[in-house]
Amino acid sequence: MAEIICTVDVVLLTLLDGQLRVALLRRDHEPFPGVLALPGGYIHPDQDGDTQVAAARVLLEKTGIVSPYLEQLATFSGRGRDPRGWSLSICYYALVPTEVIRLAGHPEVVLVPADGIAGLPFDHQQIVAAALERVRNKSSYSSLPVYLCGDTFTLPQLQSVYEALLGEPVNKVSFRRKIEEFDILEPIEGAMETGKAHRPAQLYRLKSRYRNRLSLTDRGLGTG
Amino acid sequence: MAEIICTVDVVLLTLLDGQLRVALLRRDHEPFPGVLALPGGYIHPDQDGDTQVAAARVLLEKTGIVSPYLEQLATFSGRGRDPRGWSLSICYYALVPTEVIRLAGHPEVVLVPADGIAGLPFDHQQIVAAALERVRNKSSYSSLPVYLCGDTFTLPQLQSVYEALLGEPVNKVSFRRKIEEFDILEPIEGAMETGKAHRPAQLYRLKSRYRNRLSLTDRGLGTG
DNA sequence: TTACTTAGTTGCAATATTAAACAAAGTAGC
DNA sequence: GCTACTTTGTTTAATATTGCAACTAAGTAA
Repeated sequence: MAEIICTVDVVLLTLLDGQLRVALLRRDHEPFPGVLALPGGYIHPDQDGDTQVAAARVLLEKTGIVSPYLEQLATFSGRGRDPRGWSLSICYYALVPTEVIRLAGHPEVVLVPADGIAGLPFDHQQIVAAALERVRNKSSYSSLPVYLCGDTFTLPQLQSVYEALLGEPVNKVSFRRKIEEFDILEPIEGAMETGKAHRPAQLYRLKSRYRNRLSLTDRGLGTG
Repeated sequence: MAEIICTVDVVLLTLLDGQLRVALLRRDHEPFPGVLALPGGYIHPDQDGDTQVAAARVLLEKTGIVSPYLEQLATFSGRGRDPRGWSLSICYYALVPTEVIRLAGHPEVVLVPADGIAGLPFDHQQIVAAALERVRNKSSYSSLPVYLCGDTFTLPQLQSVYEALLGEPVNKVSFRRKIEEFDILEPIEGAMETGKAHRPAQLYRLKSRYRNRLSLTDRGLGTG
């Protein structure tokens, strides 16, 4: 019986210049050496507890990042996707603020606009498309986008993150109502966004029970 | 490097006596011979185009069923789940009307109530739980439950399927409005449900473009 | 023929969502 | 220091959606 190649791949997403971007790396091995691709690698049964751990390990090794949000996306498989043979990749996606990528100190990480991405090896384009669909879909009913913000942020900032993801303006009152009912944010006592020539905005952060969690319920934070 | 055991498992769901049930089979091999478990099996890279095809094949071989709806659920993995070693199972779920199971002619298929299921080997209990969560969640906004109905059905019948899945009564008017806006059903000209001591109900069927599809968009039929 | 039961529709009340207007709180320019 | 300007955050009004209850329709049973 033929061998099955078992790998994990991670779609690491971030928001830069109001644009959703995917973190890519130049491959240093065959196949497709030198080509930009998703961070990925073989599962190591001897060291990985499961594929989620494998994905976190691969992400850390290749980008230096530990993402609080890392969720399984889907498994892609088949004969055609890898020239080495019948393969299978359990794919995950992660959301982090851009600072996290910058501070991870891996300058070889390239942030490519997620929409209209092309030229990726294997079936990475499909994988990215699936991740985008999932993230945008979840953004329409959950608190997922907070993972693209830093530790503290204002509601207008968070709103603009939602708008960037959904690609359309969202109603201010409805937005605030929704966030309120998710009940995941708390205002930081007395902390305001300063320096702007207008009324300062309240700074918020995730409530403590939602911070630093490594993998959450399938429906994301909040009530979903 | 240790070997990875690659399998597929299928959570085949149906509605019997107003109860959601899972199709199980007694295992005939080690490990857990004689124990009721999900239909599953090894991926055959030489004959399976991908894992979806493998799942369809396994389902057909073990139950005689070809399910129009077969969707990837998630991949379960790790060292602990299979006594033979580090394993990984790409899991799918399928919905069929009970007649399809009966007509498939595999009397060894056992239909066990899905809620409170226990005593399953491997991590099959978690897999079933994940499938139930997915199906119930999707039922709340999509047309997924139509796959539990036969070729033709009345709106009150479909409504009771939704109610069985969601575990609560649904408003008749809202239900009909929602189905209308999915725009996936058509009344069968002049065909009524007869024999009952009350006004006969109109029979409906899926519009042709939604029939016999083997795998659909991630969000199910209709607008979702 | 009358009673009964469920199918399917209609109108209205309750609720939720969106839009518009307003008040609050800062900086910038003169 | 006063005025203009800008964005935050809230309040109020308009609109849309949902859910209930009543009603009509169409069959069988007695």
